[in-house]
Amino acid sequence: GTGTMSPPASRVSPNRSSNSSAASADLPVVPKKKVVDENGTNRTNFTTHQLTELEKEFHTAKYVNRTRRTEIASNLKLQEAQVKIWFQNRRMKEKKREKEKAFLARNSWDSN
Amino acid sequence: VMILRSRFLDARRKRRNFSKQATEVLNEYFYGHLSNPYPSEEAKEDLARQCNITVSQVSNWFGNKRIRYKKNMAKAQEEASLYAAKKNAHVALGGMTGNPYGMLPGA
DNA sequence: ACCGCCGATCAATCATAGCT
DNA sequence: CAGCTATGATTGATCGGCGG
Repeated sequence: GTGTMSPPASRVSPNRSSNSSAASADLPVVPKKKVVDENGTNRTNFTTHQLTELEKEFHTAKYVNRTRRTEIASNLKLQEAQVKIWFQNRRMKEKKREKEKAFLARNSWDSN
Repeated sequence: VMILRSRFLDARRKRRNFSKQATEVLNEYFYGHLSNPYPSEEAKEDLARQCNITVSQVSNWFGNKRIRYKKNMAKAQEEASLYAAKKNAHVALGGMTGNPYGMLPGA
């Protein structure tokens, strides 16, 4: 058999099937994330400076206007899209931590 | 280079492998839902409780597992069979085996 | 029709844990 | 102890859906 692992149910379509049987071969591989081209290296490595500045901005404001975004991108020599994505990921990161704390707290209740 | 890196590296430094039992629970879920190894938020919370780890850790585990499963499908498939068989035996016998499968024989 | 955001995930990588 | 592999965590970027 070959791998299966269809994409997340939430991403493929409202179609959810409780397939619990073990390895059953099917699904001809989905287009998944594209690795762009060339060497397959599309992940930018931000410099320490860029990250420092970005975080500084984040502390000032969790959200950036299109104008501010343009400025930041220009100053840090990044694409506006990258700045946009960075802020998005940053917000998610923060939210994730809060959620985790809440869950841990809730877990404590059960124990006590 | 190393010096520059150490400044923004955090939790990644001290990491502890999950207990065998936790890994067992996660693997059972993964291979038990191989066709769609994407636990819902609720399932993740449940798994997290059972494994005594955080929801994020459950997400990390599944993310890593999915990717690595695909990268080594040949090998991972053995695991799939292993767990599939285990599951069947489990259901058939209706009892725990307490089998100490540690890491795969790699064979 | 377009854009930004959210939530989840991917994919590559880092750094360490743990076995050989 | 050194070397190598297994594994948990991080993160820039993508996908699909939603709302303005």
